[in-house]
Amino acid sequence: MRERSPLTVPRTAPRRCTLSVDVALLSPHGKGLTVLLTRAADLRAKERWELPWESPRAEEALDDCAARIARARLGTAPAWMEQISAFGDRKRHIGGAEVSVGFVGLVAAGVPAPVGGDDAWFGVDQLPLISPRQREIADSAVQAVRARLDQSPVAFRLLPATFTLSQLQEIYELLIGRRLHKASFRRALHAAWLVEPTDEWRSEGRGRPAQLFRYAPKKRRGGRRGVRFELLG
Amino acid sequence: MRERSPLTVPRTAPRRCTLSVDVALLSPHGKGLTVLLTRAADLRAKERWELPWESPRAEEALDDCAARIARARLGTAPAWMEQISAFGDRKRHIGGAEVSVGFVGLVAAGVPAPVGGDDAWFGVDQLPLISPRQREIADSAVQAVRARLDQSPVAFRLLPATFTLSQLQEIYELLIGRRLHKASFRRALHAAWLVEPTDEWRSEGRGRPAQLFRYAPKKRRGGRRGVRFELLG
DNA sequence: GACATTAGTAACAAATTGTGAATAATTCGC
DNA sequence: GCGAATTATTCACAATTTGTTACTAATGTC
Repeated sequence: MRERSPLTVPRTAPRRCTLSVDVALLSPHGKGLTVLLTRAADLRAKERWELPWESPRAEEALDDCAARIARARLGTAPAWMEQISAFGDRKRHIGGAEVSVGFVGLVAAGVPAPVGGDDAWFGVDQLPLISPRQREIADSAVQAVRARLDQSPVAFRLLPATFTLSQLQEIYELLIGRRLHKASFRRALHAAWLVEPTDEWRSEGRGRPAQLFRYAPKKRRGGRRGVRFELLG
Repeated sequence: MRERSPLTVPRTAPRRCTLSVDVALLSPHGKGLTVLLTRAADLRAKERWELPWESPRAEEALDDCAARIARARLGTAPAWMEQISAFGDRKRHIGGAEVSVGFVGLVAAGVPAPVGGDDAWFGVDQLPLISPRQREIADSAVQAVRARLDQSPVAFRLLPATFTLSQLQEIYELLIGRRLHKASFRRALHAAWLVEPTDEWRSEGRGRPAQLFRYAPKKRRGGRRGVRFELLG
């Protein structure tokens, strides 16, 4: 039936490749983002630090594997996590994996990594030496968050159930990596029907008290467009 | 030094997993998109058709593997190709791969699949039965193209070096999946400095001849925003 | 009470987008 | 040749969105 080139391997049995799942956990710290690194387990490796990684177990889904890796470091699930992509160029992975599937997770500020003293948060612009493959994953992680930011309510996951609009704006500024204009930000937020006010107010030291809001997305009326927070000057 | 849970496998050797690279080749046909399927090689499989797939060879990068798979079907490289993501949920893959890395490729209209008679183009809304994993990849492929459309000059790859603006608009409409307004489309195109006119004109049967343009992106002046073709009504 | 500080809004200019219609250059039918 | 049909290109203007400044409000500090 099928004419098959003699060079083509029959495709009934996929080859086995060494596979890792690597997780870049990002967390706000001050005005910037930090990423969680762990002391390298392989003492022969040139690098002293690595992104947390494991191989998926038999029958384990990639998402579940990433969640397990994150939980092992944090003791709890990250506020949000998503796959970045598969990395299978020839860049070296610290564990020698031929292919690595990268994930980004977001962790609310101030959650310390509780497991042992081998984990530390590094500013995304001040990473120590890590293997080239993991470096690429870490860099892609920040871009991935920014790309998803106006599609999915990522930012709200980093805040408590009720929050002030200033807090929300700070989170967005941190994730996008630049300042936003207050009036525009609020107008866009209002237009997108993402939040609703509660009747509580919080006063934090000086200045006028701020109203607390909660995340309460309304169904998009008439298929209106989403809000592109990235563009708000 | 490191306290290690007895449950944790030492992470110096990633496990081997069965891995496939699956390619969804998309091509315009009439007013819609079609995807290339191949007759299933595994005659025991429930499905008669499959997306072209292979396993990466030793040392082969994922991108290169995808390119090889595409070339084997088309005889030539697709106009554009990009990774979608890794698929490693428990959905069944026709080859039984634990993890599949999906790619989308775009192929100019009218390029037939030259290798044998075992390949066929199916409308993306009229796919025959394929394995659940591949079905997910095929569906993601269309979304991936749409998502990249206003970031990267995908559409130009499906046209010859010079083209009319009506041709270009048709491609965009096809990829986005809905009609665009003529004047808005041209205005946005102009604002983005993506094309420049040649001094040639083409008359195709009836109607006024159209000026030919070429793809000639100018450097973005002052960091202007890209054009969101998806939004043009 | 004057003032610094933070929150929330109003108002208006500037830019972008949505839309219909005018104008241009061709072929086709007669 | 002439008018209708067809396709291309541009214009014009309304509607909406965005950028910005400034104003009002409520609080703590001195």
